[in-house]
Amino acid sequence: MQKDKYGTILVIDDNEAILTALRYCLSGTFQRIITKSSPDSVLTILNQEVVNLVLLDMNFSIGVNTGQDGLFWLRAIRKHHPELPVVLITAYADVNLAVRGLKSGASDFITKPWDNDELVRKLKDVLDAADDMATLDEMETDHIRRAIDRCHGNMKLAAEQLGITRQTLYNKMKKLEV
Amino acid sequence: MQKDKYGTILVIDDNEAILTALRYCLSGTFQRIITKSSPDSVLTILNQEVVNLVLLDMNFSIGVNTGQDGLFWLRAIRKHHPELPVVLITAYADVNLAVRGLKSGASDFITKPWDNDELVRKLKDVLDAADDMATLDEMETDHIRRAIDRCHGNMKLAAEQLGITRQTLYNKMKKLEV
DNA sequence: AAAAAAGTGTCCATTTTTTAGACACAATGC
DNA sequence: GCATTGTGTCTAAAAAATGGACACTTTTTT
Repeated sequence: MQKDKYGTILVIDDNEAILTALRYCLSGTFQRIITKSSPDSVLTILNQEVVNLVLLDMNFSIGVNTGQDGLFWLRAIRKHHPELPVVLITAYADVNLAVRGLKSGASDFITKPWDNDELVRKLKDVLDAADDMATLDEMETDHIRRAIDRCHGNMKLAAEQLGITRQTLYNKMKKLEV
Repeated sequence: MQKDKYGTILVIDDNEAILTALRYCLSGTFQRIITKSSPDSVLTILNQEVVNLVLLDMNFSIGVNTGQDGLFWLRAIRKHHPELPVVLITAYADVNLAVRGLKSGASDFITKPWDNDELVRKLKDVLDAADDMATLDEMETDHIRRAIDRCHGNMKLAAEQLGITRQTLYNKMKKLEV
């Protein structure tokens, strides 16, 4: 199911022209667009405003384009708001950087120049995915299944690693039909 | 803490020379190395053997290098063994492909030609990370925190989405010190 | 600004789940 | 072949979850 409007997006890029272009490109999709040319105040903003998605450029130090800045701020954001999706965007496309970004918790990785339609589609996908909030039981089932798999069927070990008794593990497996 | 030996690795690549090179490169790190030149039988193998890590090439159709084959098999493996780490490796480095691979559940994305030391280090990292099995309570705490964050503090909504009563949510928050 | 709606924090008694410990009986390892 | 480790099931006691209630506060609507 697609939504009409996708809430508030925070866009951070040190290039004003790009901020303008993004604002225009995203205006049809988001109810509210906050743009920032520096990531310094991002944590303050996130504590003051209700933001649903962050679109974060990766390079803010002139002449440096390793993406370290972006990774730093990505991690800072995700540390304080683990559920807030962050999409990275950079002109210096690099497989290694993309891998590190995603492993650090980014929801997607966009390269400049971007295609407007594709960008909007990706952002929508991210927000649609973020909406699926699994129930505690579903989460539990999943985790239990993984634990048993990881222990190659050794129930005692699995229960130990899960921090519950073996009997409780049997109970849950019956109840959750694992 | 580092382990001495890292169990069994399954390596899948259609180039025999690469398999030989990888076998040599990984022999010091893994107790057992299974090599396959085709991914067709991978699910059968995984049901028969205890495998701790899969290193999967992304292109198996001659002349086609979109990585679709790799993504297909990655998804097949992860569908049946969600806890088994899969590392992708490809000669056709492409940011988009890396993103899709990681979003499909790959643990890392290596480009050919690879650096032996770096490859071994990355594979070790993946296995060390896979070893951290969170306890059920830790998992729960995490999920609860996220739910509350996502509901911007609305406890009733958070409890609903978690599939528990509001009182139980309060209980858990007290017990888990959320 | 008043009324309606939604959310909060805390209580209760009842039902359900988890726990530690025990048991006889497979597997597995050396 | 014996020792260790794991399995599945059973208790009784402790702990947690449930639906429902309550007076109160905040938010939304009109």
